[in-house]
Amino acid sequence: MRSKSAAEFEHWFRKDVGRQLVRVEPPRDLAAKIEDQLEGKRRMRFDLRGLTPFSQAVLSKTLEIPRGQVRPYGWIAREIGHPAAVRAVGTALANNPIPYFIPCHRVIRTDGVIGNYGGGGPEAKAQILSLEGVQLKRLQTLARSGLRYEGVRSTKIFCFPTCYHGRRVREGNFVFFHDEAEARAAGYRPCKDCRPAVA
DNA sequence: CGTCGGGCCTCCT
DNA sequence: GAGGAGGCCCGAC
Repeated sequence: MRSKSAAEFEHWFRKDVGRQLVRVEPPRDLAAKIEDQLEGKRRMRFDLRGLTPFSQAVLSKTLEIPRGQVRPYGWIAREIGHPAAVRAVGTALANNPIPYFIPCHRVIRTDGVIGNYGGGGPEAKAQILSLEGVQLKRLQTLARSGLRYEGVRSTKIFCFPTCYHGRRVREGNFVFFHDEAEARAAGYRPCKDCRPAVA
């Protein structure tokens, strides 16, 4: 079930876009497009040139996070070449001109906490992630134990817990790690898709 | 657990 | 312009 109707999203979307330096195209059939976007069938195109290069990089990178998955703020920072600018990433996402469409809700804290969210608070963020299929319970359980990565015994590859490579793995075939060093020490290498660490 | 300071990009004096 | 405050954070105590 869905927390908001497409009509509600459309209203919010128009309001939000209206005060930002961002163009979205095309504006026609917006309700249908929002519907598709929510279903994961479509990826709209955005013109983000009104934003700073840093913000553009953050938002573009955020677009790469697949539906049903999450990444930490620090991952964005590292991926765009500003590994120390973690907090600035949060600032850039807080100013995300197109929430939902640029899925800043898929960026959560390294320690597993859901993190803050402008469009309705952490509760809304959690709700959206659930709709997208993220196993929040499992994520939080791991996080509470300080386990950030999951490795697959057969492949000796470690991933972020929501990486799709683990989608068919039986829970018993996972091995969990606190950090990169621990994973490597166990003979695991980082996944090339979710990139939990630099190869 | 909590708190602290580092770090860094933006925006606003 | 320079300077400071603050923000969807992070790691270490």
